[in-house]
Amino acid sequence: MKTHTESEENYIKALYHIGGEQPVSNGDLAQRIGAKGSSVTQAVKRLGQKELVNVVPYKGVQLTPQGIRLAKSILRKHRLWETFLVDKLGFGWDEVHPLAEQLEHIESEELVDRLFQFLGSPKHDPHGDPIPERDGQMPPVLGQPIGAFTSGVEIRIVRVEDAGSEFFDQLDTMNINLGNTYKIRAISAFDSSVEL
Amino acid sequence: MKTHTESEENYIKALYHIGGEQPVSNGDLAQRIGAKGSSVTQAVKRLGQKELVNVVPYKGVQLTPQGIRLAKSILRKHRLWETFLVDKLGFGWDEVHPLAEQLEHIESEELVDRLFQFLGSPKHDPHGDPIPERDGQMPPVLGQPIGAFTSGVEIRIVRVEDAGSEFFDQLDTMNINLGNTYKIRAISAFDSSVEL
DNA sequence: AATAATTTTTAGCTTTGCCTAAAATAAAAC
DNA sequence: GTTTTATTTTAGGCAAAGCTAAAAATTATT
Repeated sequence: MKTHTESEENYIKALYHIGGEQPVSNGDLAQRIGAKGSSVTQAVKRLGQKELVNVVPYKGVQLTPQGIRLAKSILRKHRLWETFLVDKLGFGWDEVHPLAEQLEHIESEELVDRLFQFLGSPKHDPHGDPIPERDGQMPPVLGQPIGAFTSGVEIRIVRVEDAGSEFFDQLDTMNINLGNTYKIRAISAFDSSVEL
Repeated sequence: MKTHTESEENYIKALYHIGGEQPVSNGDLAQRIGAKGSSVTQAVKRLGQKELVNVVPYKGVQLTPQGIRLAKSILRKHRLWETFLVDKLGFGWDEVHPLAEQLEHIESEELVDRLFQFLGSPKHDPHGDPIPERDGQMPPVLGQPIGAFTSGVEIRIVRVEDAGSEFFDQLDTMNINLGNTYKIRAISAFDSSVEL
C-alpha cells in the first residue's frame, strides 16, 4: 500500500462518506471538502491517475475497489483513535472528531493492529459507529433510528450520527449521553422531534 | 501558538538537535534534513520571516527563543509518544522513532496533557532521554557516558543515545537491553569499545 | 426546441517545498 | 596576498493544492 498525501486521503474519505460506493457529484464533494469546484476537478483527476477513483467528466466520481479499501482503512484508523481518546484519555465522545481527523493519517499497519489490541478489539467507536475490520468487513450497525419507536417506549441511546458540533453541544446542555436509557415522552407531529 | 507545517517543524527540530541554541551551518542542516543546500536556504528564509530563527547569510542559522520553545514542544510530543508506544502498545524501544516522528506533528495541547497524565507523568522516554516539561524545563539527563567507567565496575544501562538502526540491531543481537545491569569486562585501548 | 440557469471544466496565478545548474562568497592552500 | 577549493545563495523548473474568472457542458424552463 503506497503512501498518500493527507489531501488525497481526505478526498477518499469524503467520497466514501457521501456516496459510499456510488458516484458523487463535483459539487457535493466540493462542499464536503470545503474547497472550490475547480480544485476538486483537479484533485479527482490526480486520484484517477492513481486508480483510486473513476472519473466521468461532467458526470461524477466513484471510488474504485482500491479506493474503497483505502477509505475503509482510514475509517478504521479514525474510529480506533476516537475510541482511544475517549476510553483511555478521557476525552468526551463529542470532542474527539477533530483530533481523530489528524491521527487517522498516521501510517503504520502495525500501529493500527497494536492499538486495536490495546483497546480490546472494539467493534464500535464511542459514537456507536462500526469500526471496519482489518479485512474491510463492517460490524453491524447498532440500534435503530429513533423515529422507529413510539411514545412511551424505553430506549437506550447507542449511536449518535455524525453531526455538527452545535448538535453535540445541545445534547450536552440537555444532559443526554450515549449509553443512557430514556423513555420517549412525546413525538412532535410537526417536525418529528422527540421528547425524552 | 500558530500552526506550522510539518516541514517547518522538521527544520526546527533538526536545528535544535544539531546545534541546540547555537548557530548551525547550512550544510549540516541540509544533511540532517536530507535535502539540498538550496532548499535549505529557502526554508530557513521562510522560518526567519516567522521569527523562529535568525539567519545570517553565508554564516549560519540560529533558533530564536520562540524557535526554541517550539523545538522543545515538538521534542516533548515526540518523547511522550515514544513512551506511549513502548509502555502501552508494547513496541520495542528501538523501533518507535519513525512512528513518533509522525505523531509528534499532531497538534493539540490538550491531547499532550492528557497523554502525559495517562503515561504517569514520565520524566524520561524509553531511551532514557529527558522529556521536556510543559513549560520547557528539562529534567536531568540520566547516568554517565559509558567511557566514564573503568574495568570491573557494575553498571546499569539507562540511556542509549540517538543512533542509526544498525546500532540498535547490533545491541539487539548482542542481547543488550535498557534497564539491564552488566559488569565491564574490558575496555579496548585501541577504539574504546567496551566489553560487557 | 431554444433559451436560461446551473454545474463543471479550463486557464492562469499563488504558495510551499523540493530539485539542478550557475554565480557569488568565504575559507584554505600556496 | 593571490589562487584554488568548498560552501552558500540565486535563478529557473516542477508538482501538489488551493484560488478566481471565463468558457463549456448539462439540466431546467418556458
